[in-house]
Amino acid sequence: MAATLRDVAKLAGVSFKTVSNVINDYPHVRPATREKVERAIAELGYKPNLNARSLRSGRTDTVALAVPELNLSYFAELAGMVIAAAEESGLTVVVEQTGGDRDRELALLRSPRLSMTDGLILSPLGMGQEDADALNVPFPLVLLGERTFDWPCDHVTMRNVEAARAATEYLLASGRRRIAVIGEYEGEVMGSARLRLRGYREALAAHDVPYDASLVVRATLWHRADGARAMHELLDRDVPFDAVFGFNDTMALGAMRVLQEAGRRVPEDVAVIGFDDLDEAAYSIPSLTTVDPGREWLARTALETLLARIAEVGPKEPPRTELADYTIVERESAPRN
Amino acid sequence: MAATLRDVAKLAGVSFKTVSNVINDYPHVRPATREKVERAIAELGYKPNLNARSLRSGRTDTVALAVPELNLSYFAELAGMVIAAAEESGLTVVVEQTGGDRDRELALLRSPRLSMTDGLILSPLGMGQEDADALNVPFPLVLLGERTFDWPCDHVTMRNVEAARAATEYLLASGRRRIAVIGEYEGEVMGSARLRLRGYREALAAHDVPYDASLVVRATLWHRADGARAMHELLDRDVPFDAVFGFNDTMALGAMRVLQEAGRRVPEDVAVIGFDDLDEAAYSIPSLTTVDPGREWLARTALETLLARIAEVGPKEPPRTELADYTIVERESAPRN
DNA sequence: GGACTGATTTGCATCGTTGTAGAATCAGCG
DNA sequence: CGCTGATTCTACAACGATGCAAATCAGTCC
Repeated sequence: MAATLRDVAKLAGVSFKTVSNVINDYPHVRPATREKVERAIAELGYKPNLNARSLRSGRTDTVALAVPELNLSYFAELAGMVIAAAEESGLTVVVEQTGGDRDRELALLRSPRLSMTDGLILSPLGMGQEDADALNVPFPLVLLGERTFDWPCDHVTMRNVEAARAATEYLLASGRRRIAVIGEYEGEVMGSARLRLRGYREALAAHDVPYDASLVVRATLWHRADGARAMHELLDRDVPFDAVFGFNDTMALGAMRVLQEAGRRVPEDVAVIGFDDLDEAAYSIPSLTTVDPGREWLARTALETLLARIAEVGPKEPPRTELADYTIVERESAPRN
Repeated sequence: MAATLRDVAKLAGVSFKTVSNVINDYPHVRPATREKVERAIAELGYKPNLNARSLRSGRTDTVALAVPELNLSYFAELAGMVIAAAEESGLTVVVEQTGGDRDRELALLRSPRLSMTDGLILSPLGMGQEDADALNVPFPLVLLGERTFDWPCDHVTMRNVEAARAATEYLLASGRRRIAVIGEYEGEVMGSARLRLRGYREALAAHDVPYDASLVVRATLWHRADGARAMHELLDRDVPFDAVFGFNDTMALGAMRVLQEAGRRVPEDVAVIGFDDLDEAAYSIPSLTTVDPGREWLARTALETLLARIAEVGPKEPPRTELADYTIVERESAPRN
């Protein structure tokens, strides 16, 4: 069995409460006592039982992070950033995968597993505005990555509409007029797909380019294979297009692959722009022009916001919305002109 | 405050222990009582405090998973698989990143954070045989992904040597003779780099192809950029080569990118083979021939082995070694002939 | 020397749960 | 109607830590 406070106390010849005081840096401990206790701790290899500490103190120093799946590089990289930031604050992170499924997201919000954590950072995909009530939870909760409205919790998100509009305008500025879109998803109400589509349409409207629904291809999970499938579908439709806006990099890369197989040159025949600025976007052939939605900032800010909420005492502040700045990263798949 | 057993008990008009009995499916509870209690539970939205339960029972139903970083797709996908498998067993997973750093790996093994978990699955990169003692820990521990020898804990691993040998022989069989290698790393003693290099050399030896150190390029972290950098270095050396074996897919993809920039055609001038069978290997241009080391099996088996160890009572079984089967996935970057 | 003061140390209750053991209840039976 | 043995429920003591308040200690001052 692992050593406890009492074992250490016995060895050091003090009360177990004194050992606790030493561990918690209680100021009034005589140096000699402290040293004696520390020696005993070292000798027994004592480590505090964090479960017991949590039970007593109410703090677990653990947060939960729920993403659709780690299979998606965007979420994997995001999770990595959140975990790294948490580590800096001495926090542990439990990672949950929801599959982007509404029911699993809702189930997670009600799960007793969260009683092991101080709060949750949730990247919702399946939930819609009608689920706002479910977000009224008795623990700190931060939504990460979705722009929403009257939701009763903090959210840290990106400028989906503006960034998508900027991406589209970037393509328009380089002379493209038939811009296909991959990743539309009518199932969701206010998620990224809808918002990015809105940005796309705003850009078209601002430049008097007609919106053509036959250029819009649906994709739900935003995997690489979904991008490939969507591009096949687009090619099958046999409508002309000179650019593609993938709602994430992963799909854009899958689509680019299919485009090239079909003999279209990128960017000469078709310019391709993605969204996310994944690591690998810089290394594809051609490298992928994309939107950096400010991921690092998102990860850090989500954690900071959650920690602030956890530390909060007294009456609760109203929910906050934090918006990251985006930038367009120009690479080969869509040169500026 | 969240409801406790006592609150439920008061509402239901029974002792709090009876509520506990209901929750734990203790058989001798009258149906009427059970129903009364269940109604009270529902009314109060009672959820058990898992910390208290863990303190009392000694089980946390949480396991820790430590990987170098989620930034590396291989580990992200592996982590996703482990988490999904754990979810099926009702377990929560804490994810830690070690950066592949020996000190951080060792620190983790000594961390009190693990007292919140029932056991650890560790993907070590930095540790060497000299750290075997550190693996003698008082909790269930499974090493994932490294082939090691007399280490005092279970390990679930891949056939690094055989698979690397098979990959090399695949290239040899297709007529290549000057096969470069990316990812050698002399710093590690018995990790994947060394083992894959051994497989490579065995294959060369078996086919009377001389080993040429100038074809071997070092890379430590196995990121995409490391692969790109290694390929630049190789090109700078100005030695002839007709194939490249990347010790992981990520580097192979980074290297392939640089190769193509440099005007070498893949596979005509240079065949490329990777290792891991990442999702994206199927979608690069050209698609990447690679070795599937049996990842899904590795993830599931690592978890199963850990769970078996956790469930173990009485004297401990000797450490087990589980070996996954590999397969070579033929794609465009290195056709069979 | 004894009261007073502030610095150290300690004891006890408590967090919310489960295990053990025993008490209360009940049906069946002589 | 009391006895018996099974069923059902309850009381109490942990698990290992922390917070509070009280106890002890070492000096200081009169």
